[in-house]
Amino acid sequence: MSYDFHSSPDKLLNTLADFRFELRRFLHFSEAAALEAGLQPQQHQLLLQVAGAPDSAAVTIAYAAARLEIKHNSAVELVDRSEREGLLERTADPDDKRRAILRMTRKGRQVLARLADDHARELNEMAPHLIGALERVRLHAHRAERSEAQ
Amino acid sequence: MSYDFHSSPDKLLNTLADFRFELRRFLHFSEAAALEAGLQPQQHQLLLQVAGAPDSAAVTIAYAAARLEIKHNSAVELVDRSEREGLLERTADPDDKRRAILRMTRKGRQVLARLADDHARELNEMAPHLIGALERVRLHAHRAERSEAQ
DNA sequence: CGAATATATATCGTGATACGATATATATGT
DNA sequence: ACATATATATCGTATCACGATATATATTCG
Repeated sequence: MSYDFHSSPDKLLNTLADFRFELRRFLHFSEAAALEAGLQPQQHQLLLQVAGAPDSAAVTIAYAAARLEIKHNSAVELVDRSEREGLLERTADPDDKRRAILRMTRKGRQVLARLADDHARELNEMAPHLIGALERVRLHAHRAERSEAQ
Repeated sequence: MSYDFHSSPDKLLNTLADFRFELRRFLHFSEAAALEAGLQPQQHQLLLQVAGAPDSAAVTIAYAAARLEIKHNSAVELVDRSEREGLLERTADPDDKRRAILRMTRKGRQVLARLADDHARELNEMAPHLIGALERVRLHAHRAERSEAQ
């Protein structure tokens, strides 16, 4: 039951640490960009998932919660705050009156469009680092996988 | 000064949304794994950066803050909580008595080793999705870059 | 049909965490 | 030695996610 079998635990930790560092650099950039644009970071994520949903999706509270990987009640609160600031609106779903359909306001769309451009540019630069760090993790991961498989 | 020049804003939003969804899936896995192992998610990240630091690094509060992209005082508090739970220790740096050197405890190393294995395995599965989403962003990013360059 | 159950959203109290402002101790430069 | 810089620490505040719970609407099925 030991976890000492894979060949280089120190290197795995170092590689994972580097990957998380790269990830945090991106997330920190994103959080700072959102705040600078006048949004809380989670509001930015909410708007992105609402505006970036495929046409086929019913963009409800539950949809937002699923895409943000948060609980329904957390999504309700996030929508409350965002609606209060005029970033999006709830409209009742005529087909199912339990549901609240989320729609962007003009203001929400404008703020988001600018953030999206900034993020695309930043990701264009950071992607190689992120991908590289990920691929280095995979080399170690592959070893761990094999040693664990009985 | 408009942001309407790049060729497909809707697709960019959709692509960015998918990338952030994949990212959140990984982060949610990581948070849940940490909590299940008895750590707060940020404590896990602290331990990872301490244990995964290169030998050449002086692992101080400032180092941790830099690697986690948080402010020094936030790192102090995170170390306080983690030390209280016996996951790591502060030891005074004899060369510079202002500094606190962070060292893992046996308990900290054990918990982290297990989490590292779990993460390596999970990343081995998620990496293709993350990389794919990132590369799709880059296609759009490239267009945005060109249209913005005067 | 109508009662039981399921689903979608909402409310409230709590806890973890990051931050700014500030404080203290130690180093460094002149 | 003194002024300034650096490293860590403390405190009050705000945000956010959560569990537990509540309410309204849909669905199931006896």
